[in-house]
Amino acid sequence: MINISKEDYLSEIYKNEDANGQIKANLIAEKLQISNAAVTDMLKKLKREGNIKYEPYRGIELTSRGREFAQNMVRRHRIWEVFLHQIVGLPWDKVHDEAHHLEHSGSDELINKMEEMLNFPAFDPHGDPIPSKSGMIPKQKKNVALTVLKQNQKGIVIRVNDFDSKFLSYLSKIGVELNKEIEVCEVLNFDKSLLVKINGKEINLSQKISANIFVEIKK
Amino acid sequence: MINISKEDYLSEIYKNEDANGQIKANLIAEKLQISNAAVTDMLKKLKREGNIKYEPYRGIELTSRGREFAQNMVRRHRIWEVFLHQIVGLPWDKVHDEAHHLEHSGSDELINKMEEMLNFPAFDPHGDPIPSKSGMIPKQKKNVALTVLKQNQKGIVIRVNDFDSKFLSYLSKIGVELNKEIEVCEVLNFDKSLLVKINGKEINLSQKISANIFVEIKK
DNA sequence: AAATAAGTTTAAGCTTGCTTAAATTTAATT
DNA sequence: AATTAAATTTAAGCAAGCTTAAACTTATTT
Repeated sequence: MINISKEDYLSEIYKNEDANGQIKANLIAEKLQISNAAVTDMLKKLKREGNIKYEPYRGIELTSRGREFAQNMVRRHRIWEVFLHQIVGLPWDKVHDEAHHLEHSGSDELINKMEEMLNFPAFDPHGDPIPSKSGMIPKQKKNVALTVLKQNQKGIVIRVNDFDSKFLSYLSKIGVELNKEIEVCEVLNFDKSLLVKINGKEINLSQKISANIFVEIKK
Repeated sequence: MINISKEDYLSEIYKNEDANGQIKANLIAEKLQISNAAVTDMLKKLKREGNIKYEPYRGIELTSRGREFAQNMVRRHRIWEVFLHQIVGLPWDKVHDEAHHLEHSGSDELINKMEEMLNFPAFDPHGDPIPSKSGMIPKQKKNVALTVLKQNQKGIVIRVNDFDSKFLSYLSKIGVELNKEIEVCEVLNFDKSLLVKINGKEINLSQKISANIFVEIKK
């Protein structure tokens, strides 16, 4: 019934739905790197099976059944991430890709056992919340992209986007990690890049980099 | 090129080849629970890709390339088993099924890291040898099926077959585990069952059970 | 050696998940 | 409101991995 492919569709919908819980077919296609036509095909199947609400040319949204399923996939992914990071000792920038494969294998019982072993972590190594077995989602601290900060403001890293391992390994290299303090020394209007201080060292971050780092603004 | 399906075919061939390194197509079909016709199809592909030697109606055998690949799959499976058992604390009878799914995910680097963490185990929780990264296979102690023992002989459990989780959980329940001593008290000719002593307790084992337990005969 | 049985392959067809190209619908712009 | 652009769907087709049924080879038995 549900297979790897559908698991990917459903979690991608879940992760990319907008504020109203809606998502465009195009976006799914882009995220999954497949054609729009393939997405249309699959949407019909997902609808038929009661996982999404969907009318041709109209918006797409998860049913409660689909949401529950997708959320469990995200949960599985993130528990694998924490496990690989903390228990196996895999570096920050490697866990996402490994977890992306592992999330489709291993029973829910295994996931629960790992979660218990990890003492029920609330966030994964990139700061994303881990839904509980019962479907509760830990509340994150209020945070904004680093680009939002003005000169001389300081922030604590709450979350980073995890879709590119090169990006993550670069962050590791320059010392960015969760809960680390970053101070914005200067905003360069020329290219919107930032001169920031991390671990006492000044570094220039491109706009693209800083847009993917989320911090709690320090008063 | 290689996918889950082919991974299953190759490791099944590897695990079931006979003394001459040959295997029958029928046996593959039976082990994978698919039709003979499907096997023929796949054999052609595996041949085309240089993983097996195969001529229609003739025997099937792994090429060195196919063997290397298959052996690595077995390695992956068994390292997952040890890991799940020792690190995650999964019981004996659960690790095989979980590992069967996990063996297809996770990079070789992850497997190597887990192996290192486990201090390079030589055998999996059922006593099967774990091929090393370089392809060496640990030598097992000489062993025979429990059915081979005569009255009053004792054996040390070296290996058990792992294809049925019910069988394994039954073994756990009656106290059979690796390195455990089993004494044959009586051989019942009526049904070839054995009356054995484990942990000081006498238990009757059917022929089918004892044929799947392998022991080193104690002098 | 012929007949039978066992094992294997071929043939035809199905489903899944994808593709490209064309058609259609909806949204945005003038 | 008509036109254009963007998004989506339909249509036709492909590869993979399976199915059943029929045909064929090889091995075994008489």
